[in-house]
Amino acid sequence: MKIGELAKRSGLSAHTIRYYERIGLLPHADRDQSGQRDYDASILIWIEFLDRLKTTGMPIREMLRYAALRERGVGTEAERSALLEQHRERVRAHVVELQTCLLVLDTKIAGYAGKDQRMKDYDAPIPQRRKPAGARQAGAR
Amino acid sequence: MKIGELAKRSGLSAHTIRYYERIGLLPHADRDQSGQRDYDASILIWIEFLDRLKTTGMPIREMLRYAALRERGVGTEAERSALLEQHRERVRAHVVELQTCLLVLDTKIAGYAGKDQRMKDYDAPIPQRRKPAGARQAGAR
DNA sequence: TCTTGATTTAGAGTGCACTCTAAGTTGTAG
DNA sequence: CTACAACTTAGAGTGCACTCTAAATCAAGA
Repeated sequence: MKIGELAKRSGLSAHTIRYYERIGLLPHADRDQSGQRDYDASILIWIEFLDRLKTTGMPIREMLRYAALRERGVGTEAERSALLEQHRERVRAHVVELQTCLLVLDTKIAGYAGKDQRMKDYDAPIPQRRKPAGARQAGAR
Repeated sequence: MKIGELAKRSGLSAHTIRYYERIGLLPHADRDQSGQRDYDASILIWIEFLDRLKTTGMPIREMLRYAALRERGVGTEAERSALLEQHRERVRAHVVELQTCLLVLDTKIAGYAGKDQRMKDYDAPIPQRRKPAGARQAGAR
Protein backbone atom coordinates (compact mmCIF):
# COMPACT_ATOMS: atom_id res chain seq x y z
CA MET A 1 0.00 0.00 0.00
CA LYS A 2 1.37 3.42 -0.94
CA ILE A 3 0.95 6.53 1.13
CA GLY A 4 -2.09 7.84 -0.76
CA GLU A 5 -3.96 4.62 -0.19
CA LEU A 6 -3.01 4.58 3.48
CA ALA A 7 -4.16 8.18 3.75
CA LYS A 8 -7.55 7.26 2.38
CA ARG A 9 -7.89 4.26 4.63
CA SER A 10 -6.62 5.84 7.82
CA GLY A 11 -8.23 9.21 7.52
CA LEU A 12 -4.90 10.97 7.97
CA SER A 13 -3.51 13.08 5.15
CA ALA A 14 -0.37 11.90 3.40
CA HIS A 15 1.29 15.02 4.80
CA THR A 16 0.35 14.01 8.29
CA ILE A 17 1.53 10.45 7.78
CA ARG A 18 4.96 11.70 6.71
CA TYR A 19 4.97 14.10 9.63
CA TYR A 20 4.15 11.30 12.06
CA GLU A 21 6.94 9.20 10.63
CA ARG A 22 9.36 12.11 10.85
CA ILE A 23 8.67 12.67 14.53
CA GLY A 24 8.64 8.96 15.35
CA LEU A 25 4.96 8.30 15.93
CA LEU A 26 4.93 5.93 13.00
CA PRO A 27 7.81 3.55 12.38
CA HIS A 28 10.08 4.29 9.44
CA ALA A 29 8.20 2.78 6.52
CA ASP A 30 9.87 0.34 4.16
CA ARG A 31 10.45 1.77 0.69
CA ASP A 32 10.01 0.11 -2.66
CA GLN A 33 12.77 0.06 -5.30
CA SER A 34 12.03 3.66 -6.23
CA GLY A 35 12.09 4.97 -2.69
CA GLN A 36 8.34 5.24 -2.18
CA ARG A 37 6.80 4.13 1.09
CA ASP A 38 5.17 0.73 1.00
CA TYR A 39 2.85 0.00 3.89
CA ASP A 40 1.56 -3.19 5.37
CA ALA A 41 -2.12 -3.10 6.31
CA SER A 42 -1.17 -3.80 9.92
CA ILE A 43 -0.09 -0.18 10.31
CA LEU A 44 -3.78 0.73 10.25
CA ILE A 45 -4.29 -0.85 13.65
CA TRP A 46 -1.55 1.24 15.16
CA ILE A 47 -2.85 4.40 13.52
CA GLU A 48 -6.30 3.66 14.83
CA PHE A 49 -4.93 3.34 18.32
CA LEU A 50 -2.99 6.57 17.97
CA ASP A 51 -6.25 8.16 16.93
CA ARG A 52 -7.89 6.98 20.12
CA LEU A 53 -5.09 8.51 22.13
CA LYS A 54 -5.43 11.74 20.20
CA THR A 55 -9.20 11.79 20.59
CA THR A 56 -8.81 11.41 24.31
CA GLY A 57 -6.48 14.37 24.42
CA MET A 58 -3.10 12.76 24.79
CA PRO A 59 -0.40 15.18 23.64
CA ILE A 60 1.93 13.97 20.93
CA ARG A 61 4.97 13.92 23.19
CA GLU A 62 3.27 11.31 25.35
CA MET A 63 2.22 9.26 22.37
CA LEU A 64 5.88 9.39 21.43
CA ARG A 65 6.83 7.94 24.81
CA TYR A 66 4.41 5.12 24.23
CA ALA A 67 5.54 4.60 20.66
CA ALA A 68 9.17 4.47 21.78
CA LEU A 69 8.39 1.85 24.42
CA ARG A 70 6.49 -0.14 21.84
CA GLU A 71 9.45 -0.06 19.49
CA ARG A 72 11.73 -1.27 22.27
CA GLY A 73 9.27 -4.13 22.64
CA VAL A 74 9.63 -6.81 25.28
CA GLY A 75 10.42 -5.57 28.75
CA THR A 76 8.53 -2.32 28.46
CA GLU A 77 5.06 -3.68 29.17
CA ALA A 78 4.86 -2.41 32.74
CA GLU A 79 5.79 1.08 31.69
CA ARG A 80 3.40 1.09 28.77
CA SER A 81 0.63 -0.17 30.98
CA ALA A 82 1.33 2.47 33.60
CA LEU A 83 1.27 5.16 30.95
CA LEU A 84 -2.08 4.00 29.66
CA GLU A 85 -3.53 3.65 33.14
CA GLN A 86 -2.51 7.16 34.00
CA HIS A 87 -4.03 8.39 30.80
CA ARG A 88 -7.21 6.45 31.46
CA GLU A 89 -7.64 8.19 34.79
CA ARG A 90 -7.22 11.57 33.19
CA VAL A 91 -9.80 10.70 30.56
CA ARG A 92 -12.23 9.44 33.18
CA ALA A 93 -11.83 12.65 35.13
CA HIS A 94 -12.38 14.65 31.99
CA VAL A 95 -15.57 12.76 31.19
CA VAL A 96 -16.88 13.58 34.65
CA GLU A 97 -16.02 17.21 34.11
CA LEU A 98 -17.80 17.22 30.77
CA GLN A 99 -20.87 15.71 32.34
CA THR A 100 -20.92 18.48 34.92
CA CYS A 101 -20.66 21.01 32.13
CA LEU A 102 -23.52 19.31 30.33
CA LEU A 103 -25.71 19.82 33.37
CA VAL A 104 -24.82 23.49 33.40
CA LEU A 105 -25.63 23.73 29.71
CA ASP A 106 -28.95 21.99 30.31
CA THR A 107 -29.83 24.51 32.99
CA LYS A 108 -28.81 27.42 30.82
CA ILE A 109 -30.78 26.15 27.85
CA ALA A 110 -33.79 25.44 30.04
CA GLY A 111 -33.57 29.05 31.16
CA TYR A 112 -33.82 30.23 27.57
CA ALA A 113 -36.66 27.80 26.94
CA GLY A 114 -38.78 29.28 29.75
CA LYS A 115 -38.97 32.37 27.64
CA ASP A 116 -42.71 33.18 27.57
CA GLN A 117 -41.67 36.78 27.75
CA ARG A 118 -41.01 36.54 31.49
CA MET A 119 -37.31 36.83 31.00
CA LYS A 120 -35.44 39.44 29.12
CA ASP A 121 -31.82 38.55 29.52
CA TYR A 122 -31.17 35.46 31.52
CA ASP A 123 -27.43 35.92 31.38
CA ALA A 124 -27.24 39.22 33.11
CA PRO A 125 -30.38 40.04 35.00
CA ILE A 126 -29.93 43.70 35.77
CA PRO A 127 -31.02 45.01 39.16
CA GLN A 128 -34.51 46.19 38.20
CA ARG A 129 -34.50 49.93 38.52
CA ARG A 130 -38.21 50.44 39.04
CA LYS A 131 -39.39 52.41 36.06
CA PRO A 132 -42.78 52.39 34.34
CA ALA A 133 -42.53 50.26 31.23
CA GLY A 134 -40.05 51.72 28.80
CA ALA A 135 -37.34 49.22 29.61
CA ARG A 136 -35.09 49.35 26.58
CA GLN A 137 -31.47 48.28 26.69
CA ALA A 138 -31.26 45.25 28.90
CA GLY A 139 -27.73 46.28 29.79
CA ALA A 140 -26.08 42.91 29.40
CA ARG A 141 -22.55 43.51 30.51
CA MET B 1 -11.58 44.45 42.42
CA LYS B 2 -8.39 44.99 40.45
CA ILE B 3 -7.10 42.67 37.80
CA GLY B 4 -4.70 40.79 40.08
CA GLU B 5 -7.46 39.98 42.48
CA LEU B 6 -9.74 38.87 39.69
CA ALA B 7 -6.94 36.72 38.32
CA LYS B 8 -6.57 34.99 41.66
CA ARG B 9 -10.30 34.45 42.00
CA SER B 10 -11.01 33.37 38.47
CA GLY B 11 -8.00 31.22 37.86
CA LEU B 12 -7.13 33.13 34.71
CA SER B 13 -3.87 35.06 34.54
CA ALA B 14 -4.01 38.84 34.38
CA HIS B 15 -2.47 38.51 30.94
CA THR B 16 -5.30 36.27 29.83
CA ILE B 17 -7.94 38.55 31.29
CA ARG B 18 -6.57 41.47 29.31
CA TYR B 19 -6.37 39.27 26.22
CA TYR B 20 -9.99 38.21 26.65
CA GLU B 21 -11.07 41.82 26.98
CA ARG B 22 -9.05 42.77 23.91
CA ILE B 23 -10.73 40.17 21.73
CA GLY B 24 -14.17 40.83 23.18
CA LEU B 25 -14.75 37.78 25.33
CA LEU B 26 -14.91 39.96 28.38
CA PRO B 27 -16.68 43.33 28.31
CA HIS B 28 -14.52 46.42 28.41
CA ALA B 29 -13.88 46.88 32.12
CA ASP B 30 -14.57 50.14 33.87
CA ARG B 31 -11.42 51.98 34.95
CA ASP B 32 -10.72 53.83 38.16
CA GLN B 33 -9.43 57.42 38.20
CA SER B 34 -5.92 56.23 37.35
CA GLY B 35 -6.97 54.07 34.43
CA GLN B 36 -6.76 50.71 36.16
CA ARG B 37 -9.47 48.12 35.61
CA ASP B 38 -12.01 47.88 38.40
CA TYR B 39 -14.12 44.75 38.35
CA ASP B 40 -17.45 43.90 39.85
CA ALA B 41 -17.66 40.43 41.39
CA SER B 42 -20.42 39.55 38.93
CA ILE B 43 -17.85 39.14 36.20
CA LEU B 44 -16.78 35.93 37.93
CA ILE B 45 -20.02 34.24 36.93
CA TRP B 46 -19.44 35.05 33.31
CA ILE B 47 -15.83 33.89 33.45
CA GLU B 48 -16.92 30.66 35.06
CA PHE B 49 -19.36 30.07 32.24
CA LEU B 50 -16.70 30.84 29.64
CA ASP B 51 -14.56 28.30 31.39
CA ARG B 52 -17.26 25.68 30.98
CA LEU B 53 -17.44 26.43 27.30
CA LYS B 54 -13.68 26.19 27.02
CA THR B 55 -13.57 22.94 28.98
CA THR B 56 -16.10 21.46 26.64
CA GLY B 57 -13.97 22.39 23.67
CA MET B 58 -15.78 25.39 22.28
CA PRO B 59 -13.38 27.43 20.15
CA ILE B 60 -12.91 31.06 21.08
CA ARG B 61 -14.53 32.35 17.89
CA GLU B 62 -17.76 30.66 18.90
CA MET B 63 -17.56 31.97 22.44
CA LEU B 64 -17.20 35.35 20.80
CA ARG B 65 -20.42 34.81 18.91
CA TYR B 66 -22.17 34.00 22.15
CA ALA B 67 -20.56 36.91 23.96
CA ALA B 68 -21.61 39.29 21.19
CA LEU B 69 -25.24 38.09 21.37
CA ARG B 70 -25.15 38.48 25.11
CA GLU B 71 -23.95 42.06 24.78
CA ARG B 72 -26.73 42.79 22.35
CA GLY B 73 -29.07 41.50 25.03
CA VAL B 74 -32.78 41.24 24.57
CA GLY B 75 -33.91 39.68 21.33
CA THR B 76 -30.97 37.34 20.94
CA GLU B 77 -32.20 34.60 23.26
CA ALA B 78 -33.27 32.24 20.50
CA GLU B 79 -29.92 32.48 18.80
CA ARG B 80 -28.00 32.06 22.02
CA SER B 81 -30.09 29.08 22.92
CA ALA B 82 -29.57 27.50 19.52
CA LEU B 83 -25.87 28.03 19.81
CA LEU B 84 -25.75 26.34 23.19
CA GLU B 85 -27.97 23.49 22.06
CA GLN B 86 -25.75 22.82 19.10
CA HIS B 87 -22.75 22.88 21.35
CA ARG B 88 -24.43 20.56 23.81
CA GLU B 89 -24.97 17.97 21.09
CA ARG B 90 -21.36 18.12 20.11
CA VAL B 91 -20.28 17.66 23.70
CA ARG B 92 -22.64 14.74 24.16
CA ALA B 93 -21.26 13.11 21.05
CA HIS B 94 -17.76 13.68 22.30
CA VAL B 95 -18.54 12.09 25.65
CA VAL B 96 -19.83 9.02 23.86
CA GLU B 97 -16.65 8.90 21.81
CA LEU B 98 -14.53 9.19 24.92
CA GLN B 99 -16.41 6.37 26.54
CA THR B 100 -15.72 4.17 23.55
CA CYS B 101 -12.05 5.06 23.82
CA LEU B 102 -12.13 4.19 27.50
CA LEU B 103 -13.34 0.72 26.65
CA VAL B 104 -10.48 0.32 24.22
CA LEU B 105 -8.04 1.49 26.88
CA ASP B 106 -9.53 -0.94 29.36
CA THR B 107 -9.02 -3.79 26.92
CA LYS B 108 -5.47 -2.73 26.17
CA ILE B 109 -4.59 -2.40 29.84
CA ALA B 110 -6.22 -5.73 30.62
CA GLY B 111 -3.99 -7.22 27.96
CA TYR B 112 -0.91 -5.91 29.74
CA ALA B 113 -2.27 -7.15 33.05
CA GLY B 114 -2.58 -10.72 31.82
CA LYS B 115 1.19 -10.79 31.63
CA ASP B 116 2.13 -13.90 33.60
CA GLN B 117 4.88 -14.32 31.05
CA ARG B 118 2.46 -15.65 28.45
CA MET B 119 2.71 -12.55 26.37
CA LYS B 120 5.76 -10.81 25.10
CA ASP B 121 4.51 -7.87 23.13
CA TYR B 122 0.79 -7.48 23.07
CA ASP B 123 0.92 -4.53 20.69
CA ALA B 124 2.53 -6.32 17.83
CA PRO B 125 2.35 -10.07 18.21
CA ILE B 126 4.85 -11.26 15.63
CA PRO B 127 3.95 -14.34 13.57
CA GLN B 128 5.74 -16.96 15.68
CA ARG B 129 8.51 -18.33 13.56
CA ARG B 130 8.96 -21.68 15.29
CA LYS B 131 12.39 -21.65 16.82
CA PRO B 132 13.65 -23.46 19.92
CA ALA B 133 13.75 -20.96 22.76
CA GLY B 134 16.15 -18.17 21.95
CA ALA B 135 13.43 -15.70 21.02
CA ARG B 136 15.14 -12.37 21.38
CA GLN B 137 14.00 -9.22 19.59
CA ALA B 138 10.24 -9.15 19.67
CA GLY B 139 10.34 -7.07 16.53
CA ALA B 140 7.54 -4.70 17.36
CA ARG B 141 6.89 -2.82 14.14
C1' DT C 1 10.27 59.98 50.43
C1' DC C 2 11.79 55.70 48.89
C1' DT C 3 11.06 51.38 47.28
C1' DT C 4 8.62 47.49 45.81
C1' DG C 5 5.03 45.41 43.53
C1' DA C 6 0.86 45.98 40.58
C1' DT C 7 -0.94 47.94 36.72
C1' DT C 8 -1.07 49.96 31.85
C1' DT C 9 -0.30 49.59 26.57
C1' DA C 10 1.22 47.77 22.02
C1' DG C 11 3.18 44.34 20.17
C1' DA C 12 6.31 40.28 19.93
C1' DG C 13 7.01 35.40 21.08
C1' DT C 14 5.62 30.49 22.22
C1' DG C 15 4.01 25.67 21.79
C1' DC C 16 1.24 22.60 19.58
C1' DA C 17 -0.15 19.99 15.76
C1' DC C 18 -0.36 20.09 11.71
C1' DT C 19 -0.42 21.79 6.63
C1' DC C 20 1.52 23.37 2.72
C1' DT C 21 5.25 24.64 -0.84
C1' DA C 22 8.87 23.94 -4.03
C1' DA C 23 11.46 21.39 -6.86
C1' DG C 24 12.31 17.24 -8.36
C1' DT C 25 11.38 11.90 -9.44
C1' DT C 26 8.37 7.99 -10.48
C1' DG C 27 4.31 5.36 -12.28
C1' DT C 28 0.71 4.72 -15.48
C1' DA C 29 -3.12 5.51 -18.91
C1' DG C 30 -3.79 6.86 -23.59
C1' DC D 1 6.11 9.06 -26.11
C1' DT D 2 3.41 12.20 -23.68
C1' DA D 3 0.71 13.72 -20.08
C1' DC D 4 -0.43 13.82 -15.63
C1' DA D 5 -1.15 12.12 -11.08
C1' DA D 6 1.32 10.49 -7.11
C1' DC D 7 5.36 10.32 -4.81
C1' DT D 8 9.92 12.25 -2.56
C1' DT D 9 12.56 15.76 0.59
C1' DA D 10 13.62 19.91 3.43
C1' DG D 11 11.79 23.44 5.18
C1' DA D 12 8.40 27.29 5.55
C1' DG D 13 3.73 28.69 6.93
C1' DT D 14 -0.76 28.41 9.56
C1' DG D 15 -4.27 28.79 13.27
C1' DC D 16 -5.15 28.63 17.85
C1' DA D 17 -4.86 30.26 22.41
C1' DC D 18 -2.37 32.14 24.98
C1' DT D 19 2.05 34.20 27.29
C1' DC D 20 5.44 37.32 27.75
C1' DT D 21 8.27 41.84 27.15
C1' DA D 22 9.28 46.65 27.47
C1' DA D 23 8.66 50.91 29.13
C1' DA D 24 5.89 53.62 31.62
C1' DT D 25 2.60 54.82 35.47
C1' DC D 26 0.40 53.94 39.92
C1' DA D 27 -0.32 52.33 44.93
C1' DA D 28 0.95 51.35 49.44
C1' DG D 29 4.05 50.16 53.36
C1' DA D 30 8.60 51.37 56.11
